[in-house]
Amino acid sequence: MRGMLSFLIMWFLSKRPMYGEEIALELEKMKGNKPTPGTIYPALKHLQNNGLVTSQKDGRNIIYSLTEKGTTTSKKAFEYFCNMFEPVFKDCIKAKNLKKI
Amino acid sequence: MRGMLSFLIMWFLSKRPMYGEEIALELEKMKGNKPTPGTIYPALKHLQNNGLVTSQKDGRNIIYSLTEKGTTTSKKAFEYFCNMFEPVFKDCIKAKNLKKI
DNA sequence: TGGCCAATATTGGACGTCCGATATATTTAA
DNA sequence: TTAAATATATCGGACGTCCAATATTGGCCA
Repeated sequence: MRGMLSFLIMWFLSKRPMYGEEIALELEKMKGNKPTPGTIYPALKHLQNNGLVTSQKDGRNIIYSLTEKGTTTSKKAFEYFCNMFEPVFKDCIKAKNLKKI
Repeated sequence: MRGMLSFLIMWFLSKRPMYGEEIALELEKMKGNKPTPGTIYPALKHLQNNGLVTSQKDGRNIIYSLTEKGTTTSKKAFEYFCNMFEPVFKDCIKAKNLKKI
């Protein structure tokens, strides 16, 4: 369960490269509150140190994207996540269907 | 994202009361590895200290169950979890459907 | 050019997760 | 009645998440 933030960041980056603020805003959309720089940048740094993410300057922004290693790792983590939380997901779907009735 | 273990424990207990080892075995089924006592019991203690869980001796075992407060808290956490991870869940479903083809 | 602002980054501290090691109680089996 | 097995529990240390505060960089505009 540790590493959920890193997992989500990699999931975002698997969709498209993003710069730090974009990632923070995506997390805000998801969670309802925006992580502070002290949350997001250490996580990005950690991912870079492990060779999962690279960065590239673009004007004022620094665009982060998955490396090859990051892509395969993120796929594995995604599958693991799906399998692990499947029973909870099913419960979510059940709860939503009941609401619709 | 912090508190995922506590969330899962409360989700289990919302299904039925369980003793510590049962919880550990449920987590093993989910995650593939069984958390050690040093993981599970501090978490249970923490939930008890916050009045979310009560315990009750039953022979050799100690059965944990949600309090009233624990039940409402767990429901809220469950809804939060469902909403937060909905986009990821949808991706999971998509990935599984593609595999079936 | 100077000042503003958005984005990036670091620090320090708190907290929850996690394991390995160790300890203890109780129940079952030899 | 011991011995083994099961379940509970604590301790120490490492790690990842999180925020508030602070600092720095680079682009933009008055």
